[in-house]
Amino acid sequence: MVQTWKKCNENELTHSGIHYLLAVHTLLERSGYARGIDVARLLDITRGSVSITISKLKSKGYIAEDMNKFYQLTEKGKEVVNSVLHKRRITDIFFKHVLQLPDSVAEADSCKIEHLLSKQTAAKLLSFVGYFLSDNNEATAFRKGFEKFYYKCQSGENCQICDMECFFAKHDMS
Amino acid sequence: MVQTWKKCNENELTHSGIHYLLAVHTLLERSGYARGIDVARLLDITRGSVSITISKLKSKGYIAEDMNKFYQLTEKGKEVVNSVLHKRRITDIFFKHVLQLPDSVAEADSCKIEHLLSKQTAAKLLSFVGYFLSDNNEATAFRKGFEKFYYKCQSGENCQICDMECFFAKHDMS
DNA sequence: GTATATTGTTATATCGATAAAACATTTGAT
DNA sequence: ATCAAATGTTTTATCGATATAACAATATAC
Repeated sequence: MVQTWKKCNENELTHSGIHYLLAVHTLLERSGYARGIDVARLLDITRGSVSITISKLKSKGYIAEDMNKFYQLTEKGKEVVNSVLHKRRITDIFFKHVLQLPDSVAEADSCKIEHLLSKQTAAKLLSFVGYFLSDNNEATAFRKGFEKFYYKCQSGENCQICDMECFFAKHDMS
Repeated sequence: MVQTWKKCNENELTHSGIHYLLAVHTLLERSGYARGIDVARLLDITRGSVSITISKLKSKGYIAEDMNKFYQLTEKGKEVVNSVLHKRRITDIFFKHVLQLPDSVAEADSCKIEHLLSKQTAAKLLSFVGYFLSDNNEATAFRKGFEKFYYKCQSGENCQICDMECFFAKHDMS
C-alpha cells in the first residue's frame, strides 16, 4: 500500500503533458494544424506556458514541428494519444453503460483516471465490457438482474464486501 | 473532454496530501501514535517535507496534535481517510475478482485511482461488485461465461466497442 | 545533569505547472 | 514595403512537493 506511493508518481509523462498531446491531436483532427496559440486556447492556458511545455515534449520526442513550426505528433506521441484515448473510451463506456452513471459523472471520472490505468487493466476492462454488453444469454440475464439490484451495506455492521465499516452506508449518495 | 481538464485538478486535497493522511491513519492503527519522523519513514521522504506538509494539513483542519505534539486525525481527516480506503478497497476487489488481474497490477492501479473516483462512481461500483460476486443464478452464470470469454478487436478493423482503430489489437498485453 | 542522539523546524534550492508581462518574430492588410 | 495585429519566446514570479542542510528543541543514556 505505502510502497506503491512513490512509484505511483513516476511517469515519463505528467498528466499535464498528456493533455498537451491530446490537445495537439484534437487540433490536428479538427483543423489539420496545431499552433501554440491553438493549444493555449483549447486548454485555457497562456501562450507562454504552452511554449515551455511543448518544447519539453519536443525534446522528449513526443512532438515535432513541420516547416512552418506547426506541431506534429511523432510516432511516440501518437502512441500515447492512442493509448489514452482508448482507455478513456473504455472507462467511459464502463461508467455509462455498465455502472449506469450519469454522463457528467462518467466523463469527469474517465478524464481523471484515463491515463493512469495500466495496459493490462484497460485490456481486461475492454474484455469485460465486451462480454457484459454482448448478446449472450448470461450477459442479458445479468444486466436485467443488475438493474433491479442495489447493494447497500447494513448500517452499523461491517460491509460484506469491503470488510470494514461502510462509508457509503453513512452518506447520502445523491 | 477538454473542458473537464482544468476541473480535473481542482481538489481541496492533493494526492500527496491524501497520502499523508493515510500514513497518519496507518501509524495510528499500527502503533497508536504518529510523529513526523514516523510519517517520513513510512512515506520515504524527509522530516522537513513532512513538517511543511503536515502544517498545511493542520491549518486546513485535517490533522490535529495532542499534548505531546503527536498527530491525530480530525473528524474531517478521518472522513477523507475512510472515503479513500473504501474506494481503494472497492477498486481493488473489482480489479482482482471481477477483472481477475494479478494482485500487483490491481494494487498499483487501485493506488493510482482510489482518491480520484467520485462518491457516486464508487457507490455504483460497490453495488456492481456486490451483484457480480453474489450467489444469484444470473451472476454465477455470468461469471462462468466471462471466464471463457476473451474480447479481441479484429486487427485492422474498428473496434466494435470503442469505435476506433483498436490500440490493444496491435499491442502485446502480456 | 550533562553529553549525545533523535526529532522537529526553518531556510534555501529544484522541478513542474502555471501566469503575467516584456520582448521578438511573423503574418496580414493596405 | 510599412505598420499593426497576431503569435511565439523569455523573464520573473507563484505554488506545491520535495530535498539538503543548518539550526532548535527534546529525549535518552550514562
